[in-house]
Amino acid sequence: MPRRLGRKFYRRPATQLAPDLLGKVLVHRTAEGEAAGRIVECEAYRGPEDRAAHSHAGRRTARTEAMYLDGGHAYVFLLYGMYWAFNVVCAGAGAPEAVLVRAVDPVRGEALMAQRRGLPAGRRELTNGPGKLSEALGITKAQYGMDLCGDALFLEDGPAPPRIARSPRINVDYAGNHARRRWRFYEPGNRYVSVPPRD
DNA sequence: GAATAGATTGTCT
DNA sequence: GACAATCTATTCT
Repeated sequence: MPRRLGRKFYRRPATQLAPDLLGKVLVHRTAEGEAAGRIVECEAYRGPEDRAAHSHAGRRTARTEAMYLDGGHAYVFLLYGMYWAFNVVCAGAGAPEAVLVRAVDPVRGEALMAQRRGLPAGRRELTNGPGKLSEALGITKAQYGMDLCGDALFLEDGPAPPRIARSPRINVDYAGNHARRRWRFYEPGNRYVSVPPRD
């Protein structure tokens, strides 16, 4: 049985945790069954000094509150009015850092994912983007602030990728200098990575 | 394969 | 009232 990751794993800065999340398996158990996928792409969002982060300048509102939780919680937010994005909150309580999971590679429950997405199994489009993987795994606002050290939503240890690549983050051009920081990490060559390697 | 437009709503100015 | 850490269908080549 793979090891379930504990609190300590998450209590690190986002830029340090993000590359380590690659290869780990995100598991969501619901009444419908279990769905799980290996993380192959993610992005680090740092605290107050990161212009691209929702917690920029220490902003603390009902929406961003979960970013201030202790490491190992879920930060879920609505994107473009219709998609949910899942983040792993990291660092310690009061430090608003998180890692956005951008793509996973299905390992268990692919049939359930396909059903939720309304697509045939085996398609890249099942989980190759933040909104897509959230839908496939059944993640919505109901999982907002959920403890990742619980029994419903958690991470398992998994095989580390052979190689890790990094690039600037996606769609944060508004963030000035910080838009250029290479805080996106991915497994090169994996077919579920949302934007093919360039950089 | 690449480029484009349209969908749709919570949150903040 | 503007805009967002996006996705899909459509229209090209």
